[in-house]
Amino acid sequence: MPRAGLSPDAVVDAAVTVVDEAGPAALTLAAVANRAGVATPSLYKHVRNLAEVRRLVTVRVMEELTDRLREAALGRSRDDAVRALMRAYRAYVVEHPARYAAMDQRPDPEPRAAAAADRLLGIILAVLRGYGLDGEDLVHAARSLRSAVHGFAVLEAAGGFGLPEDLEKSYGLLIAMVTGGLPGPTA
Amino acid sequence: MPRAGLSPDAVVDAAVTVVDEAGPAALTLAAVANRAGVATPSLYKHVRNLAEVRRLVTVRVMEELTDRLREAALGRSRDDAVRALMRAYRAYVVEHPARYAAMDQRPDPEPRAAAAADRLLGIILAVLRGYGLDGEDLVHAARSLRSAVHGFAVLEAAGGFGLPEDLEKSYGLLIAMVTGGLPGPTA
DNA sequence: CCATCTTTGCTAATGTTATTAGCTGCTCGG
DNA sequence: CCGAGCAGCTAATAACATTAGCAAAGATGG
Repeated sequence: MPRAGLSPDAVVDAAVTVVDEAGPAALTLAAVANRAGVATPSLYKHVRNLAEVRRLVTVRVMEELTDRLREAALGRSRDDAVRALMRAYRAYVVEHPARYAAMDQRPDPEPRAAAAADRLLGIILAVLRGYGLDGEDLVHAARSLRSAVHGFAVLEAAGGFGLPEDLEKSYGLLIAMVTGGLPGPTA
Repeated sequence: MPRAGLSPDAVVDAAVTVVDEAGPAALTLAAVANRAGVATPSLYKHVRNLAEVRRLVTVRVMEELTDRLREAALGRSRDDAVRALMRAYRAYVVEHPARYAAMDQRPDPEPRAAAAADRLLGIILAVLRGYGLDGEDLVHAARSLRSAVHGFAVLEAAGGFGLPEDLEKSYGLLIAMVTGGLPGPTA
């Protein structure tokens, strides 16, 4: 039998495709194996188990998101940077709602996962430091920003907002709330 | 054999207990049946399937949350009401993190579920109408409030915030962001 | 108080999935 | 060209959801 030339990355590729096409609940090893053109047990040569596939998908999403946010924030600062960050975040979620929903928010002690989460958080912290925030205030600001952005993302990705109109405007208000609550130029 | 005297409500009670004790992922019919002191297939006399159990748990959580929010907002208005609402929301999540995480945000066409979601949303809308908001502005404000509150709730319930200190203060900042973005007394 | 009818709970059986064990034949380094 | 290791396979086990069909508990009507 010709080898399929699988690799951990290829398994994650297949997993992400399954999620995109059929939603996070459809992420089973059977579905991934099928997508990869391989029998289910063969996956175990490349990943430890289903939990690891989920973890790797989360890492993948975090990395993609990190790249988008880094690019969006580049060359901007303060409210301008926050706006760009928040819009880039939502743009990613709108493009890949299922993928975002498949991301596990639970802190994962596994090194790769922890590092990916740190890098993602790092972008947010860097932007917020542009307001002169540090120490405890920086933590509070980062948590608030994450909450707003993630809350909207989860609700939108889950179709939790009844009326599909003006989501753009709703998000604009949320952005204004966040920037309005961060230290102003006079503070 | 003596009958167990089960009922749909009793099944949901068992399901909620399972979730509280072992997390949303542990919500299986086997676990619920075990908790209820009954064989797994017996549950099908009271609920259609696992999906319905999940739906009923969601409805239960929404109802509990609705009661809390209604009570919190009673006799208050504007920023005072929003603060009370947001604090009551978080208090519930802190008390029952797994239960909150088990709640499905996906809009459910099933009448009971839709009604529960409507009642919950109704409280938020009522509070926001106190700002003189209506029509489209009301929708934007409600979405922003929901995003903030739900985002913080999800992250906290999932243990997504690294440092467990000052969560109270972080939430205070988020509350300030929300109230600051709603029409002020002069608007 | 008995006969019956409905309902509730049970056991048995099927299908899906995750996971492990053990086999076989590519494929590459020597 | 050859052996070692690795990738993929089939077979087997266990947990779970779900369905079918049986049996007894409890209500109901005479």
